[in-house]
Amino acid sequence: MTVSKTAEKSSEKPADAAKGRKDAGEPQAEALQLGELSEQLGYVLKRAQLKVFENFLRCMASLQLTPAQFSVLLLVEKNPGRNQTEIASTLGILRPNFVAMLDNLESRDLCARIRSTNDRRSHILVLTDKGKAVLARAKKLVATKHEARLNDLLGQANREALIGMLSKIANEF
Amino acid sequence: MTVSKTAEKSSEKPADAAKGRKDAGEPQAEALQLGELSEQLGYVLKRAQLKVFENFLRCMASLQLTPAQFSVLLLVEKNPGRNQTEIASTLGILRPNFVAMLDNLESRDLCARIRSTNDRRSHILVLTDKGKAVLARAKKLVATKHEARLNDLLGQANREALIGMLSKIANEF
DNA sequence: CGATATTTGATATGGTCCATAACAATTATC
DNA sequence: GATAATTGTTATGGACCATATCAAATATCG
Repeated sequence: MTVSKTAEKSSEKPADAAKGRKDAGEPQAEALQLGELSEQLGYVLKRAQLKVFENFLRCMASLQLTPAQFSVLLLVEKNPGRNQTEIASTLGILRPNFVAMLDNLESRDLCARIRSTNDRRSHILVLTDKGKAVLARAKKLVATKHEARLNDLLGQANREALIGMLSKIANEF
Repeated sequence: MTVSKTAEKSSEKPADAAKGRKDAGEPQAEALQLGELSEQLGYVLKRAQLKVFENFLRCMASLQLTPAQFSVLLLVEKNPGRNQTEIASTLGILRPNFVAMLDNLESRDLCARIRSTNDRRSHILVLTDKGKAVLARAKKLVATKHEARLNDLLGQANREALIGMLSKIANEF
């Protein structure tokens, strides 16, 4: 747990608190022992998640999409005509916090709120043409720059196994 | 991404936004399609991480230890005599944010800051006797209630493979 | 029908965590 | 011995999360 987020600038680079050298000249305090920490599920899970998000943001820099925004666009595309409550709750976002998020996407003309004719309380969500185009580009970036990197690192089979196990944890733990 | 934290109370239970029934009587809008989202590494990683932390907190309720606090105690035990900067940076915690965390642990008499005689700027960190005792109990709880659950869910071999892959991501991604 | 309850989107607000700047005390460097 | 660097700390702002509350619209039920 307890790892930084951005890591774009100085931050802290956990694993090598005492620089990444092997045995340079200066005395230099030796590295700390992680011990049982490196076997702790939560610890390594959090670390991995931060790294993945960080990489995601880098890949998406040109489109300025966060993981959360990307997930909203994906879900709206797959389920057009749903209202805010449905989209938000499916993603585990609380309705109050979803408002500002939609304000952002809508101000960038990526999606739109449409007053429902059936139930004039609710806002139907749809992707704009620009939203569809941006999402298409985002998908390509994710596939070629982000997910592909996992394959390089773990191999196709392991990558699928990993996703499967994480899904199981997310759903059944 | 974008999933809640506590999940103790109402929150949002992502997967079943429309309740967990199969096909009850009422019309009831059908569930949303996750689509490609369920294959997104970041999405499933974040989901899993939240679930694991949530479970960790439940297991530790009697000791009132968060994942971050647990990691600090583990690291201080394994590396006694180190100062705040060393412990914090190894965990990826920024020094300013580590102060309040230590204030908490110290006020509960779990660890202590000792002014170093070599360098009177730095505070050497050590576990108190109570801290050692609490950490020992915490380890048992984690092993029997937390990590054991992963074995039940994935099996020993898969659990180890998972930790290995996550470590690889955390270190090499 | 009409009173009451529920739902939807929204606002306000507080908590937690993360990040940066700046400071005093101490130590290192030159 | 003057200057720079380090350590712990404070102050502060941002991002994200959670709760209470509201008005408008709808549902429910007597």
